[in-house]
Parts: sequence; structure tokens; C-alpha cells
Amino acid sequence: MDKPTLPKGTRDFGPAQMAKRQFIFASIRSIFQKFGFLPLETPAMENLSTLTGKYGEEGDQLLFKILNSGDFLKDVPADKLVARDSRSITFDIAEKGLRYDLTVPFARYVVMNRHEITFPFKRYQIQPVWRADRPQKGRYREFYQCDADVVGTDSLFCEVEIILMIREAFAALGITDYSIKINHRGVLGGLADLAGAGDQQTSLFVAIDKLDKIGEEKVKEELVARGFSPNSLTPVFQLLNAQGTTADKLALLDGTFSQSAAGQKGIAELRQMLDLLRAYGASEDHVEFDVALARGLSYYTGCIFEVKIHNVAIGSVCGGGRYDNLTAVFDGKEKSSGVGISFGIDRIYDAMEELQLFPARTQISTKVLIAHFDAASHSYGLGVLRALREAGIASEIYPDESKLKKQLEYADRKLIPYTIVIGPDEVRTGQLTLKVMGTGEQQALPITDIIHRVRA
RNA sequence: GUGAAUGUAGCUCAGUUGGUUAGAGCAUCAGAUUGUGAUUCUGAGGGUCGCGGGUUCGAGUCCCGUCUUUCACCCCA
Repeated sequence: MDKPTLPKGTRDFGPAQMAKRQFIFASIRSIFQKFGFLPLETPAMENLSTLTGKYGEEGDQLLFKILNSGDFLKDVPADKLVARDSRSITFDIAEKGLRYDLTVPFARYVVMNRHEITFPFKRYQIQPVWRADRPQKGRYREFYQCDADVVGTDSLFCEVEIILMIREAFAALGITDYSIKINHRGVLGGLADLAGAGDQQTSLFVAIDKLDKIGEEKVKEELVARGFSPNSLTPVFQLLNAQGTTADKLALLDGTFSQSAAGQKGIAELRQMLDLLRAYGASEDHVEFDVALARGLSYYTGCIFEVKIHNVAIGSVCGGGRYDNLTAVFDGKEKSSGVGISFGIDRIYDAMEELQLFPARTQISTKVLIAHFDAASHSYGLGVLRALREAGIASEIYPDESKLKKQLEYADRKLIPYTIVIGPDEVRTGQLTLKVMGTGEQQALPITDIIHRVRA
């Protein structure tokens, strides 16, 4: 029999990794709750029709499809089978798919439950998503997203709260060196107007988004190859290269975008957002206005966010933005504005591991192990175990009768900080041997004293 | 989807122009120690060299295919 393996791009998480992952989940969850977001879970699989067409053509290719049960070839037209065109029979043999992100299922949920939902609706969702991408560093086929979205309000204070939550989360995780890049689709629209991009807007955005990665010259080359004239790009790069504070940059854009309605709207909203941040009493720490930031082009319409941790070779660890018409794809009459953020915890984990930011002691589960010599001391130990647990102390007894060496080794490996050794002497006197594994120090104490000591 | 690298013990890796029975460190197990882990000493077990085919008297080593992992592109968390 072949050795078992995992599907490409998936991972097991052992106890040591789970301790760290749960630390991240718990930190982020408590912040979402503090900001008034309510939990939601949706199924791992959705109808394929719910997922397709929401992520662009490339996104559709990255969807995992689920083969129909039973005789799945039964209803496939014969000519399609003869043609052997896999793509054309996909929808005949697969009517379900695994979710690709949490935002689209959320939009589906909102449309289906709009009469029960109190708007503005703030929900958070922490679940895995699947993408049939080629795996590489920081990219997996199964990974978790931690999303918080607000739907049903245009208030820019939602954007402010996103910034506040990101900062709180990173502070809780001990990540200090990072930047929250912000931009606005309107600003991008202004750049497109400036360059006379016409229907080539997307090409322009995709290219300038790579600016910090491949540099100005390569971006220009790419754009010229796509039909942009070098002259039209000059004013665009003047703006992209602007230095100074966020206010300085906004002032510069304000002058340049005088003829662009989109650009003016972007500037106004970014300014208002910063005003609200100030009114809340918060700083602009970590916030960086980046005119070149372009992302989530298929549905973001307002502010856009991306978080990068410095000094690690890992892509963005958070992304988000505002979408004016997400629910519209499920119901044309419904136009609910939403804004949200997604934490990519697998990447945050990788970054924290690389930066050695995890607290050393995340793994401890059991606090006390009871070790014993024979059937009589094991039996006596059961009463001690009950007393410990009733006192709320995480504890366990070594299940088998075996050498003390083996029992202490078990405690050592499990990073259990205390052991209680019980033999004939302890059973007779009631004075139990408490051993502190870290120092090797041990002393004879009655169980009540041990409980007091271990709790402290 | 495009391009490139990688794969030898549980883990990290050696392995000579292709030449006897494929090695090391760590880990595991046992003993030194029948009331004491993490440190010490002694010993033992563990490999179809990713898989399939080819070249050769002979392949861990060369060639082809395939899978895995990794890196870059595309895109993204």
C-alpha cells in the first residue's frame, strides 16, 4: 500500500501549530466582537452558479468544482462527450463548488435573508476557503480567511473602524512593523482619466500595482506595450512618485484631478475618512496612502486596503475595501453598499513564525500530571485527580502502570509544568511529592497545599 | 495555465568519471539507574535511494516520463 499523502496545497496542523493558530483566531475574533460584529458561518460548498462570474475569468478557473453524485454523465449531451471538451461539460457534471472567499457567500446570505437582517449588518466570519491555484510560498489551496464586513451603510466611519481593527489585531499579535496601505478607486479613476485610458483602465491598474515590485521602468514598458503613449504616462508617474504626508499627496491630487469627477470623489472620501479617524481620537500610525495600490478590481468601488508586514517575504496579509453593488449580482434591484476586511491568517502565521513573534508558552494544555508506581497508588491518584479538576486545574493521570522514568518523560515532552509523584509512602502519609519540572525542585505537600501552590 | 529547480532513514543532509553490503548528525527504542524527565555513557532497530520505464556487464549517480515539494510569472490572503 502506498504511503498516504495530502492533496497538493493542503496541510495538517498538529497540536503545536494549532496552539499558535488558535492564538491568532482568538485575538482577531475578540476584536471583531468588540467592534460589534456578529458571527456567521456558511457552507463549505455553494451552488456553482453562486460562485461563477464573481471573480473574473481567472477566478472561475481557480474554483474547485464538486462532481455530481450518482450517474453524473447521464444528462450530458452526447455531442459534448464526443467532443471531449472538458470546459463545456463542467456545468453538466458539477453543480456545486467549494467557496473561493467569504465575501460572495456573505452577499448571497444577505440577499436570501434581507427581511430578517437588521441593517446596517455587521458580521464576521472565520472559515476556510479553497482555490485551485498553484501553491507556493504563502499560497495554499486551502486557507482560512477572517472577514469582517458591514453592509447597508455608506458611512466612511466603517472604513475607519477597519483601520482601527487592523491596528488592534496586530498589536494583540505583537506585530509592530507593518503598513496599512489605503487608496480609493476614485483616485485610480482619476489616474485613468489623466492617462486617457478609456477601456484600458484595468490594464493600467494592474500594471501600476506592481510598481514597488518591478519598478517604474518595467511598469512603463508594460503600459507602452499595451498601447499607452509615453506622454500620457508622464503626469501619472508624477503623482505616483509624489512624496510627503497623506495630506500633501491629497493636495497634489486635488489640483491635478480638477477635471475628473471620479478623482474628486476619491479625494473627498479619503479626506473625510481621515477626519473621522481624527475625531475618534486616533492617530494615523501605520496608515499609508498609496496611489499605486490597486486590488480586487472585480468588485471594489470605494476605498481599498492592503496590509503588508515589513521584512518578511510574504504577500499581503490583509485585504479589503468598499463595494457598492455586491448584492446586485444576486438581485439587480438590491444595491447594498458594503465594506469589509479579510485577514489571511495562514500568511500572518508564516510571517509571525519568520519574525519569531509567537509567545514561547502557547502549547501548555495540562498543568499537572499524576505519576504513580503501582495499582494502589494509581487508584489513590484518581482521587487526587478529581480534587485537582474540581479546583479547575487542567490535569491528567498517566494511564498505564510503567516506570517513573517513562511517566516523567511524558510530562517533559508535553511541557507539563508540574508532576505529582505517588508511591506507597505518599499513599500512607497523604504527603504527596510535587515536582516542578522546570527546576527539578520537589517537596512533600498535602493535596490542599498543592492545589494552592499550582493555582498561584 | 506558463517557465525553472528539487526528491537518499522519522527529520536535516553526505554519497567521488557509473563499480563490493548506501553513510552521518539529530530523533526513536533498550540498557547503565527496580522512586525521578530535560544533561552523560553504551548498544540496537530503521532505506524498494519518490514512482514507472530506458541505457549499461553494473544505476542512488546518466536519459525519458510521471508525481511531490519549492521558486518565479499570472493572480491573490
